[in-house]
Amino acid sequence: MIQELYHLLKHKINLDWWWQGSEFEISVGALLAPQTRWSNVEKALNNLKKANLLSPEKLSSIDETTLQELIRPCGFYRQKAKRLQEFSRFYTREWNDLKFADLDTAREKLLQVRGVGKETADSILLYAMEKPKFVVDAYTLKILKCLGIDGNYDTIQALFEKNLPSDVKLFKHYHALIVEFGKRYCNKNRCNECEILTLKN
DNA sequence: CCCCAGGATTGCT
DNA sequence: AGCAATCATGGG
Repeated sequence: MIQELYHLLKHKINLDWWWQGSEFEISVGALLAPQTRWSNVEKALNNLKKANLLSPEKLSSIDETTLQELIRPCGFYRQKAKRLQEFSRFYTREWNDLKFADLDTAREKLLQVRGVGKETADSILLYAMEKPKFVVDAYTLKILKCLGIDGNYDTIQALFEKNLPSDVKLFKHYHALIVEFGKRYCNKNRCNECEILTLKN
């Protein structure tokens, strides 16, 4: 079922983009992304790039109000400014050790940073650190619910990881496909395409 | 004008 | 343990 969904989406969706940049840049994107459109995250990232501030050293030392203004277009800019600075200090302190730590330890460390919840932590693990952790998001839960499988973040994540080979590239591609599919076809109120998915099984 | 986006935290029950 | 309120800008 999990495998079949992958091949179904792979046929239906073609991706033109997905998370690129340095490890730090990808992490910053993950911290800015919650509950905001990616186009707005890009505006914030571009502001930081143009100001030449997209490094852990500069972000941790920059004035908080200045940082707020730069990332304003992505929303929640007050909390996100604080989170970026705390994460930047965390990054300088622990990133290198984290890359050699085992996956569960690295995840625990990331979750201790304020503003880093499960999805953000797993996004950083998978896309920035290239560790085999499957990222679950709202669309994942919604699509599986349409297919008759109800669950929360942890149970659904376990389901994917149990039914897939532990392959970073596959995890990245699958999650990206889910998000692209969700953006197009899953809304709060209606979910027309999920009927098509069920028919195929 | 209304709804919501690639969530996380806090506080209440 | 699960639920609601809160955060805030920009797009459809």
